[in-house]
Amino acid sequence: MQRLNHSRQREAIMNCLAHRFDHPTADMLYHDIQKIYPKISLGTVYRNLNLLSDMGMIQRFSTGDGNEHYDANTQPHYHFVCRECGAVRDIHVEMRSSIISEVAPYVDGKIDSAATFFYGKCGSCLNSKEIENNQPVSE
Amino acid sequence: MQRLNHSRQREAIMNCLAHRFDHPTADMLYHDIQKIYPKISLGTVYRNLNLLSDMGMIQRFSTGDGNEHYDANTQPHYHFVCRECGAVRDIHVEMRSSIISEVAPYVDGKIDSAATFFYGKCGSCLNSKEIENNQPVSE
DNA sequence: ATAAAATCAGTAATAGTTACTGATTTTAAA
DNA sequence: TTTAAAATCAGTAACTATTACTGATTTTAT
Repeated sequence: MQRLNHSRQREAIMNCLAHRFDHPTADMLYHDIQKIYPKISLGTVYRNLNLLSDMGMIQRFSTGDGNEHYDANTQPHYHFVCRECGAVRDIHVEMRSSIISEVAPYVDGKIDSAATFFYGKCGSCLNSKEIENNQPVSE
Repeated sequence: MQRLNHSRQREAIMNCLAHRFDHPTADMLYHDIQKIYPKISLGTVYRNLNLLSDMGMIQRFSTGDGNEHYDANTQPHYHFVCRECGAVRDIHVEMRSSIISEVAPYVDGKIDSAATFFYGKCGSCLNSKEIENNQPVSE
């Protein structure tokens, strides 16, 4: 691996990500960082997000919507994904950390991490559906 | 939703998927099915895989390698993903089925499924690394 | 200060997936 | 068993997320 210099852009990316908890995509972060560095390139955002996740400074994962999502919280934790609006939220509950050692005997190989995703419909989507159903439908 | 006609191609896709346990991508299945239907289109494979997973006949998931993977086994079960070679394997162990009800109280919304992935290095990748290290390195 | 290495913005290329089109297959009813 | 509407197909173009490339700029170590 090559030497890692400091870069204002990478710092801004890290900073932006650390202050949001919606597990944004590269493109979402790109729009955010443009407010600080209007000339930043999307490629720069991708390159640095990959660098940071390779170094273990951030987490990268995909929820099945076709995009990579990023999270500054590297502590293992559960995620809830709304199938309707695509939102990704942290679940604030203790993870069963023993799961890896419990499952390890059944795997031909060495496990070094685990990720659990819960899928469903988030509160606000449930709510807007309810409203929709109580409203008279035009046409 | 529209009416669903029978189609030889869809049947072949379903059949192919049901007989392999490596959680193939659309492209992998495409090459498989070409042996039976040499003129089948990749678009047809994608369209039918999406149809089947929308109907709940198969499972679709992404492991973080940028591709969607498919599985004819719709029973919830753990997956192990090798970070080195990308292989996806079933883990043959009883799943903690209570996990959804355990976590539900901490989620603003309704959970209807959960997926857990274990990441690491598979047996054969561990093995080939070992061999590599015991071999004199040229240049 | 300076020079090598890292990083950048901008852009082109890649790859997975979806959408479109006119031809073919399937279904249900005559 | 015809027949016509709907579904599906193959082939191809379009779309989108991501990566790779390039010459200019920034960072670092001397």
